[in-house]
Amino acid sequence: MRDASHTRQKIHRAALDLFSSRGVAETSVRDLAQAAGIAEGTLYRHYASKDDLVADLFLSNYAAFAERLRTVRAVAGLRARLDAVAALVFGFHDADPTLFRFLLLVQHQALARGGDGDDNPVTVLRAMILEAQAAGEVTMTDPDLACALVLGLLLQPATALVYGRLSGPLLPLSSTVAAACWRTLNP
Amino acid sequence: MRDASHTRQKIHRAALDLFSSRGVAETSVRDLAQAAGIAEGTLYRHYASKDDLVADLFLSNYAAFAERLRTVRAVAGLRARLDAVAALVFGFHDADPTLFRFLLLVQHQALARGGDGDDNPVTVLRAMILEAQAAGEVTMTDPDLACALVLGLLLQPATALVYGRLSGPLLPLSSTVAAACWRTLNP
DNA sequence: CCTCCAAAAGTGAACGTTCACTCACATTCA
DNA sequence: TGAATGTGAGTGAACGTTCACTTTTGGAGG
Repeated sequence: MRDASHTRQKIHRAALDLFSSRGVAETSVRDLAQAAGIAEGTLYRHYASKDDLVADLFLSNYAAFAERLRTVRAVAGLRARLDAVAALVFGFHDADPTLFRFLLLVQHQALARGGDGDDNPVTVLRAMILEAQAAGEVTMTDPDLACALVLGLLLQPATALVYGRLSGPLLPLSSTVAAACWRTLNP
Repeated sequence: MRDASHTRQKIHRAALDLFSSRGVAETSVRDLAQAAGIAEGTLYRHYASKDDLVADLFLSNYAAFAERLRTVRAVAGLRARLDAVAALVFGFHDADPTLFRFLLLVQHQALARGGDGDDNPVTVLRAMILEAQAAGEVTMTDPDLACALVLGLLLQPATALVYGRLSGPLLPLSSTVAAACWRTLNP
Protein backbone atom coordinates (compact mmCIF):
# COMPACT_ATOMS: atom_id res chain seq x y z
CA MET A 1 0.00 0.00 0.00
CA ARG A 2 1.02 3.62 -0.36
CA ASP A 3 2.23 5.68 2.58
CA ALA A 4 -0.96 6.46 4.44
CA SER A 5 0.73 8.60 7.07
CA HIS A 6 2.20 10.82 4.36
CA THR A 7 -1.29 11.47 3.01
CA ARG A 8 -2.54 12.25 6.49
CA GLN A 9 0.29 14.74 6.92
CA LYS A 10 -0.70 16.47 3.68
CA ILE A 11 -4.30 16.62 4.87
CA HIS A 12 -3.22 18.01 8.25
CA ARG A 13 -1.19 20.80 6.72
CA ALA A 14 -3.82 21.79 4.18
CA ALA A 15 -6.54 21.68 6.84
CA LEU A 16 -4.59 23.81 9.34
CA ASP A 17 -3.72 26.36 6.65
CA LEU A 18 -7.23 26.71 5.27
CA PHE A 19 -9.11 26.42 8.56
CA SER A 20 -6.96 29.01 10.29
CA SER A 21 -7.02 31.51 7.44
CA ARG A 22 -10.64 31.18 6.24
CA GLY A 23 -12.38 29.38 9.07
CA VAL A 24 -13.77 25.86 9.27
CA ALA A 25 -17.25 26.48 7.85
CA GLU A 26 -15.83 28.56 5.02
CA THR A 27 -13.55 25.73 3.90
CA SER A 28 -15.19 23.02 1.78
CA VAL A 29 -14.02 19.44 1.43
CA ARG A 30 -13.28 20.27 -2.22
CA ASP A 31 -10.96 23.12 -1.15
CA LEU A 32 -9.34 20.81 1.34
CA ALA A 33 -8.73 18.00 -1.15
CA GLN A 34 -7.37 20.37 -3.77
CA ALA A 35 -4.98 22.05 -1.33
CA ALA A 36 -3.76 18.67 -0.09
CA GLY A 37 -3.37 17.37 -3.65
CA ILE A 38 -5.72 14.43 -3.18
CA ALA A 39 -9.21 13.43 -4.30
CA GLU A 40 -12.25 14.16 -2.15
CA GLY A 41 -12.90 10.50 -1.59
CA THR A 42 -9.38 9.96 -0.28
CA LEU A 43 -10.12 12.20 2.69
CA TYR A 44 -12.83 9.79 3.74
CA ARG A 45 -10.36 6.89 3.77
CA HIS A 46 -8.68 8.66 6.70
CA TYR A 47 -11.50 10.49 8.44
CA ALA A 48 -15.13 9.56 8.93
CA SER A 49 -16.28 13.12 8.26
CA LYS A 50 -15.14 16.71 8.00
CA ASP A 51 -16.18 17.22 11.63
CA ASP A 52 -14.11 14.20 12.59
CA LEU A 53 -11.05 15.76 10.94
CA VAL A 54 -11.61 19.02 12.80
CA ALA A 55 -12.13 17.25 16.13
CA ASP A 56 -9.06 15.06 15.69
CA LEU A 57 -6.90 17.98 14.63
CA PHE A 58 -8.07 20.03 17.58
CA LEU A 59 -8.19 17.48 20.36
CA SER A 60 -4.85 15.80 19.62
CA ASN A 61 -2.95 19.08 19.46
CA TYR A 62 -4.84 20.58 22.38
CA ALA A 63 -4.09 17.57 24.57
CA ALA A 64 -0.47 17.47 23.41
CA PHE A 65 0.02 21.08 24.44
CA ALA A 66 -1.64 20.45 27.81
CA GLU A 67 0.85 17.64 28.31
CA ARG A 68 3.80 19.93 27.56
CA LEU A 69 2.35 22.51 29.90
CA ARG A 70 2.15 19.91 32.65
CA THR A 71 5.96 19.46 32.53
CA VAL A 72 6.28 22.95 34.03
CA ARG A 73 5.43 21.32 37.36
CA ALA A 74 9.11 20.33 37.48
CA VAL A 75 9.97 24.00 37.98
CA ALA A 76 9.86 25.20 41.59
CA GLY A 77 8.06 28.38 42.68
CA LEU A 78 5.25 30.30 40.97
CA ARG A 79 7.45 33.11 39.68
CA ALA A 80 9.73 30.72 37.80
CA ARG A 81 6.76 28.67 36.64
CA LEU A 82 5.13 31.73 35.08
CA ASP A 83 8.35 32.36 33.18
CA ALA A 84 8.33 28.78 31.98
CA VAL A 85 4.65 28.88 30.99
CA ALA A 86 5.00 32.13 29.05
CA ALA A 87 8.09 30.82 27.26
CA LEU A 88 6.26 27.58 26.46
CA VAL A 89 3.13 29.29 25.12
CA PHE A 90 5.02 31.87 23.09
CA GLY A 91 7.53 29.31 21.84
CA PHE A 92 4.65 27.07 20.79
CA HIS A 93 3.13 29.95 18.89
CA ASP A 94 6.37 30.90 17.15
CA ALA A 95 7.08 27.30 16.17
CA ASP A 96 3.73 26.96 14.36
CA PRO A 97 1.61 30.13 14.29
CA THR A 98 -0.91 28.47 12.00
CA LEU A 99 -1.53 25.65 14.47
CA PHE A 100 -1.79 28.14 17.33
CA ARG A 101 -4.31 30.23 15.41
CA PHE A 102 -6.31 27.12 14.53
CA LEU A 103 -6.52 26.10 18.19
CA LEU A 104 -7.64 29.60 19.20
CA LEU A 105 -10.21 29.72 16.42
CA VAL A 106 -11.74 26.31 16.93
CA GLN A 107 -11.82 26.16 20.73
CA HIS A 108 -15.03 28.20 20.72
CA GLN A 109 -16.95 25.47 18.92
CA ALA A 110 -14.94 22.53 20.24
CA LEU A 111 -15.17 23.39 23.93
CA ALA A 112 -18.90 24.03 23.69
CA ARG A 113 -19.28 20.36 22.68
CA GLY A 114 -17.83 19.26 25.99
CA GLY A 115 -14.16 18.65 25.17
CA ASP A 116 -13.37 19.89 28.67
CA GLY A 117 -11.32 17.14 30.24
CA ASP A 118 -8.12 17.09 32.27
CA ASP A 119 -6.00 17.25 29.11
CA ASN A 120 -6.95 20.90 28.77
CA PRO A 121 -4.25 23.61 28.91
CA VAL A 122 -6.60 25.88 30.85
CA THR A 123 -7.27 23.19 33.43
CA VAL A 124 -3.52 22.71 33.86
CA LEU A 125 -2.98 26.45 34.32
CA ARG A 126 -5.82 26.64 36.82
CA ALA A 127 -4.39 23.74 38.83
CA MET A 128 -1.04 25.50 38.90
CA ILE A 129 -2.59 28.69 40.25
CA LEU A 130 -4.58 26.78 42.88
CA GLU A 131 -1.41 25.04 44.02
CA ALA A 132 0.46 28.34 44.27
CA GLN A 133 -2.46 29.83 46.16
CA ALA A 134 -2.31 27.00 48.70
CA ALA A 135 1.42 27.70 49.07
CA GLY A 136 0.67 31.35 49.81
CA GLU A 137 2.30 32.55 46.60
CA VAL A 138 -0.80 34.28 45.24
CA THR A 139 -2.46 37.31 46.83
CA MET A 140 -5.47 37.46 44.50
CA THR A 141 -8.33 35.62 46.16
CA ASP A 142 -10.48 34.40 43.26
CA PRO A 143 -8.58 31.62 41.43
CA ASP A 144 -10.96 31.69 38.47
CA LEU A 145 -10.49 35.39 37.90
CA ALA A 146 -6.74 34.96 38.37
CA CYS A 147 -6.74 32.19 35.78
CA ALA A 148 -8.74 34.27 33.32
CA LEU A 149 -6.45 37.29 33.67
CA VAL A 150 -3.26 35.26 33.22
CA LEU A 151 -4.84 33.57 30.22
CA GLY A 152 -5.69 36.98 28.78
CA LEU A 153 -2.11 38.19 29.17
CA LEU A 154 -0.81 35.04 27.47
CA LEU A 155 -3.27 34.77 24.58
CA GLN A 156 -4.02 38.33 23.55
CA PRO A 157 -0.50 39.02 22.20
CA ALA A 158 -0.99 36.08 19.82
CA THR A 159 -4.36 37.46 18.77
CA ALA A 160 -2.82 40.89 18.22
CA LEU A 161 -0.27 39.26 15.96
CA VAL A 162 -3.03 37.72 13.84
CA TYR A 163 -4.62 41.14 13.32
CA GLY A 164 -1.27 42.73 12.50
CA ARG A 165 -1.39 44.87 15.63
CA LEU A 166 1.86 43.28 16.79
CA SER A 167 4.82 41.95 14.83
CA GLY A 168 7.77 39.60 15.13
CA PRO A 169 8.16 36.46 17.24
CA LEU A 170 6.52 36.34 20.66
CA LEU A 171 9.22 34.46 22.53
CA PRO A 172 11.33 37.59 23.25
CA LEU A 173 8.30 39.06 25.03
CA SER A 174 7.78 36.09 27.33
CA SER A 175 9.68 37.38 30.35
CA THR A 176 7.89 40.75 30.16
CA VAL A 177 4.51 39.03 29.99
CA ALA A 178 5.43 36.56 32.75
CA ALA A 179 6.28 39.55 34.94
CA ALA A 180 2.90 41.09 34.16
CA CYS A 181 1.22 37.80 35.15
CA TRP A 182 3.11 37.80 38.44
CA ARG A 183 2.12 41.35 39.28
CA THR A 184 -1.47 40.59 38.37
CA LEU A 185 -1.55 37.67 40.78
CA ASN A 186 0.30 39.63 43.48
CA PRO A 187 -0.88 43.24 43.70
CA MET B 1 -47.53 50.05 6.23
CA ARG B 2 -46.63 47.96 9.25
CA ASP B 3 -44.00 48.89 11.76
CA ALA B 4 -40.77 48.15 9.91
CA SER B 5 -38.51 49.04 12.84
CA HIS B 6 -40.32 46.53 15.04
CA THR B 7 -39.55 43.78 12.52
CA ARG B 8 -35.94 44.86 12.35
CA GLN B 9 -35.76 44.64 16.15
CA LYS B 10 -37.10 41.09 16.06
CA ILE B 11 -34.52 40.18 13.40
CA HIS B 12 -31.73 41.79 15.44
CA ARG B 13 -32.61 39.85 18.57
CA ALA B 14 -33.00 36.51 16.82
CA ALA B 15 -29.77 37.05 14.88
CA LEU B 16 -27.74 37.99 17.97
CA ASP B 17 -29.11 35.02 19.90
CA LEU B 18 -28.50 32.45 17.19
CA PHE B 19 -25.23 33.86 15.87
CA SER B 20 -23.67 34.12 19.32
CA SER B 21 -24.78 30.67 20.48
CA ARG B 22 -24.28 28.62 17.29
CA GLY B 23 -22.09 30.80 15.12
CA VAL B 24 -22.88 32.69 11.92
CA ALA B 25 -22.20 29.94 9.39
CA GLU B 26 -24.11 27.41 11.48
CA THR B 27 -27.24 29.58 11.45
CA SER B 28 -29.34 29.40 8.28
CA VAL B 29 -31.69 32.10 7.02
CA ARG B 30 -34.50 29.62 7.68
CA ASP B 31 -33.46 29.33 11.35
CA LEU B 32 -33.24 33.10 11.55
CA ALA B 33 -36.69 33.69 10.09
CA GLN B 34 -38.30 31.08 12.31
CA ALA B 35 -36.69 32.47 15.47
CA ALA B 36 -37.75 36.00 14.54
CA GLY B 37 -41.28 34.85 13.69
CA ILE B 38 -41.16 36.11 10.11
CA ALA B 39 -40.97 34.61 6.63
CA GLU B 40 -37.64 34.14 4.88
CA GLY B 41 -38.51 36.66 2.22
CA THR B 42 -39.23 39.32 4.84
CA LEU B 43 -35.62 39.34 5.91
CA TYR B 44 -34.68 40.48 2.41
CA ARG B 45 -37.02 43.46 2.64
CA HIS B 46 -34.68 44.79 5.33
CA TYR B 47 -31.26 43.44 4.38
CA ALA B 48 -29.69 42.80 0.99
CA SER B 49 -28.19 39.51 2.16
CA LYS B 50 -27.30 37.43 5.18
CA ASP B 51 -23.77 38.85 5.04
CA ASP B 52 -25.24 42.35 4.97
CA LEU B 53 -27.18 41.60 8.15
CA VAL B 54 -24.05 40.32 9.88
CA ALA B 55 -21.99 43.30 8.75
CA ASP B 56 -24.64 45.81 9.81
CA LEU B 57 -25.14 44.14 13.16
CA PHE B 58 -21.40 44.07 13.80
CA LEU B 59 -20.28 47.42 12.47
CA SER B 60 -23.04 49.51 14.01
CA ASN B 61 -22.60 48.04 17.48
CA TYR B 62 -18.81 48.00 17.21
CA ALA B 63 -18.72 51.66 16.22
CA ALA B 64 -21.27 52.58 18.89
CA PHE B 65 -19.12 51.01 21.57
CA ALA B 66 -16.02 52.75 20.25
CA GLU B 67 -17.94 56.00 20.55
CA ARG B 68 -18.86 55.28 24.18
CA LEU B 69 -15.24 54.37 24.87
CA ARG B 70 -14.12 57.69 23.44
CA THR B 71 -16.10 59.54 26.14
CA VAL B 72 -13.56 58.27 28.69
CA ARG B 73 -11.26 61.02 27.40
CA ALA B 74 -13.23 63.33 29.69
CA VAL B 75 -11.64 61.55 32.66
CA ALA B 76 -8.24 62.90 33.71
CA GLY B 77 -5.20 60.68 34.34
CA LEU B 78 -4.47 57.16 33.12
CA ARG B 79 -5.26 55.44 36.42
CA ALA B 80 -8.78 56.87 36.54
CA ARG B 81 -9.26 56.25 32.84
CA LEU B 82 -8.44 52.57 33.25
CA ASP B 83 -11.08 52.37 35.95
CA ALA B 84 -13.57 54.02 33.63
CA VAL B 85 -12.66 51.78 30.69
CA ALA B 86 -12.93 48.57 32.72
CA ALA B 87 -16.28 49.67 34.15
CA LEU B 88 -17.51 50.56 30.66
CA VAL B 89 -16.42 47.27 29.09
CA PHE B 90 -17.73 45.12 31.92
CA GLY B 91 -20.93 47.15 32.19
CA PHE B 92 -21.45 46.78 28.47
CA HIS B 93 -21.01 43.05 28.80
CA ASP B 94 -23.40 42.74 31.74
CA ALA B 95 -26.05 44.84 29.99
CA ASP B 96 -26.12 42.54 26.97
CA PRO B 97 -23.87 39.48 27.21
CA THR B 98 -25.27 38.10 23.97
CA LEU B 99 -24.28 41.22 22.04
CA PHE B 100 -20.85 41.19 23.65
CA ARG B 101 -20.32 37.56 22.72
CA PHE B 102 -21.48 38.23 19.16
CA LEU B 103 -18.96 41.05 18.77
CA LEU B 104 -16.15 38.85 20.12
CA LEU B 105 -17.16 35.99 17.86
CA VAL B 106 -17.55 37.91 14.64
CA GLN B 107 -14.59 40.28 14.89
CA HIS B 108 -12.30 37.53 13.61
CA GLN B 109 -14.06 37.44 10.24
CA ALA B 110 -15.18 41.06 10.19
CA LEU B 111 -11.80 42.63 10.93
CA ALA B 112 -10.08 40.46 8.34
CA ARG B 113 -12.30 42.14 5.72
CA GLY B 114 -10.81 45.51 6.57
CA GLY B 115 -13.32 46.98 9.01
CA ASP B 116 -10.40 48.63 10.75
CA GLY B 117 -11.25 52.31 10.90
CA ASP B 118 -11.09 54.93 13.62
CA ASP B 119 -14.44 53.82 15.01
CA ASN B 120 -12.72 50.76 16.45
CA PRO B 121 -12.63 50.19 20.22
CA VAL B 122 -9.09 48.83 19.99
CA THR B 123 -7.91 51.91 18.11
CA VAL B 124 -9.46 54.10 20.81
CA LEU B 125 -7.72 52.13 23.56
CA ARG B 126 -4.41 52.31 21.73
CA ALA B 127 -4.71 56.07 21.31
CA MET B 128 -5.38 56.39 25.02
CA ILE B 129 -2.27 54.41 25.89
CA LEU B 130 -0.13 56.43 23.46
CA GLU B 131 -1.38 59.65 25.01
CA ALA B 132 -0.60 58.40 28.52
CA GLN B 133 2.83 57.31 27.35
CA ALA B 134 3.55 60.80 26.04
CA ALA B 135 2.48 62.17 29.43
CA GLY B 136 4.97 59.87 31.15
CA GLU B 137 2.23 57.81 32.80
CA VAL B 138 3.29 54.50 31.26
CA THR B 139 6.58 52.74 31.96
CA MET B 140 6.16 49.91 29.44
CA THR B 141 7.94 50.93 26.26
CA ASP B 142 6.08 49.05 23.51
CA PRO B 143 2.59 50.61 23.10
CA ASP B 144 1.35 47.73 20.94
CA LEU B 145 2.30 45.12 23.51
CA ALA B 146 0.82 47.32 26.23
CA CYS B 147 -2.42 47.58 24.26
CA ALA B 148 -2.56 43.82 23.69
CA LEU B 149 -2.01 43.03 27.37
CA VAL B 150 -4.65 45.47 28.60
CA LEU B 151 -7.03 44.08 26.00
CA GLY B 152 -6.32 40.57 27.24
CA LEU B 153 -7.08 41.55 30.83
CA LEU B 154 -10.35 43.17 29.75
CA LEU B 155 -11.64 40.54 27.34
CA GLN B 156 -10.58 37.21 28.80
CA PRO B 157 -12.91 37.46 31.83
CA ALA B 158 -15.82 37.75 29.39
CA THR B 159 -14.56 34.73 27.46
CA ALA B 160 -14.19 32.78 30.70
CA LEU B 161 -17.81 33.59 31.48
CA VAL B 162 -18.90 32.15 28.13
CA TYR B 163 -17.13 28.87 28.91
CA GLY B 164 -18.59 28.75 32.42
CA ARG B 165 -15.15 29.18 33.97
CA LEU B 166 -16.37 32.32 35.69
CA SER B 167 -19.79 33.30 36.98
CA GLY B 168 -21.88 36.31 37.91
CA PRO B 169 -21.74 39.87 36.56
CA LEU B 170 -18.37 41.31 35.54
CA LEU B 171 -18.92 44.87 36.73
CA PRO B 172 -17.94 44.13 40.38
CA LEU B 173 -14.56 42.93 39.09
CA SER B 174 -13.81 46.07 37.12
CA SER B 175 -11.72 47.88 39.73
CA THR B 176 -9.63 44.75 40.36
CA VAL B 177 -9.00 44.35 36.64
CA ALA B 178 -8.31 48.06 36.17
CA ALA B 179 -5.68 47.79 38.89
CA ALA B 180 -4.13 44.82 37.08
CA CYS B 181 -4.02 46.88 33.87
CA TRP B 182 -2.28 49.71 35.73
CA ARG B 183 0.34 47.43 37.21
CA THR B 184 0.90 45.83 33.81
CA LEU B 185 1.58 49.21 32.23
CA ASN B 186 3.72 50.34 35.19
CA PRO B 187 5.95 47.54 36.46
C1' DC C 1 -66.31 60.50 7.32
C1' DC C 2 -65.86 57.24 4.02
C1' DT C 3 -63.61 55.23 -0.22
C1' DC C 4 -60.01 53.98 -2.72
C1' DC C 5 -55.22 53.35 -4.09
C1' DA C 6 -50.26 53.12 -4.47
C1' DA C 7 -46.58 51.81 -2.00
C1' DA C 8 -44.60 49.40 1.84
C1' DA C 9 -44.23 45.16 4.15
C1' DG C 10 -45.02 40.24 4.49
C1' DT C 11 -45.24 35.53 2.53
C1' DG C 12 -43.50 30.84 1.25
C1' DA C 13 -42.94 27.85 -2.70
C1' DA C 14 -39.52 27.45 -6.10
C1' DC C 15 -34.76 27.98 -8.04
C1' DG C 16 -30.03 27.16 -8.97
C1' DT C 17 -25.91 26.32 -6.49
C1' DT C 18 -22.96 24.30 -3.29
C1' DC C 19 -22.20 21.19 0.16
C1' DA C 20 -20.64 16.78 2.60
C1' DC C 21 -20.57 12.36 1.54
C1' DT C 22 -20.85 7.70 -1.29
C1' DC C 23 -19.56 4.13 -4.32
C1' DA C 24 -18.01 1.40 -8.14
C1' DC C 25 -13.79 0.98 -9.90
C1' DA C 26 -8.49 1.62 -10.48
C1' DT C 27 -3.95 1.30 -8.56
C1' DT C 28 -0.38 -0.14 -5.47
C1' DC C 29 2.29 -3.18 -2.73
C1' DA C 30 3.39 -6.90 0.94
C1' DT D 1 -3.82 -12.25 -4.67
C1' DG D 2 -6.10 -9.46 -1.58
C1' DA D 3 -6.14 -5.77 1.44
C1' DA D 4 -5.10 -0.96 1.66
C1' DT D 5 -5.34 3.19 -0.61
C1' DG D 6 -6.71 6.48 -4.27
C1' DT D 7 -10.23 8.37 -7.50
C1' DG D 8 -13.97 11.59 -9.13
C1' DA D 9 -18.54 11.52 -11.04
C1' DG D 10 -22.81 11.07 -8.80
C1' DT D 11 -26.40 11.94 -4.95
C1' DG D 12 -29.70 14.01 -2.04
C1' DA D 13 -30.03 17.53 1.24
C1' DA D 14 -29.50 22.16 2.65
C1' DC D 15 -28.33 26.58 1.54
C1' DG D 16 -29.08 31.75 0.21
C1' DT D 17 -31.88 34.14 -2.67
C1' DT D 18 -35.88 35.38 -5.75
C1' DC D 19 -40.50 36.47 -7.09
C1' DA D 20 -45.36 36.45 -7.95
C1' DC D 21 -48.63 37.30 -4.91
C1' DT D 22 -51.29 38.94 -0.53
C1' DT D 23 -51.99 42.02 3.28
C1' DT D 24 -51.67 46.33 5.52
C1' DT D 25 -51.48 51.08 5.74
C1' DG D 26 -51.44 56.44 5.41
C1' DG D 27 -53.35 59.80 3.05
C1' DA D 28 -55.64 61.93 -1.27
C1' DG D 29 -60.24 62.85 -3.34
C1' DG D 30 -64.99 63.03 -3.00
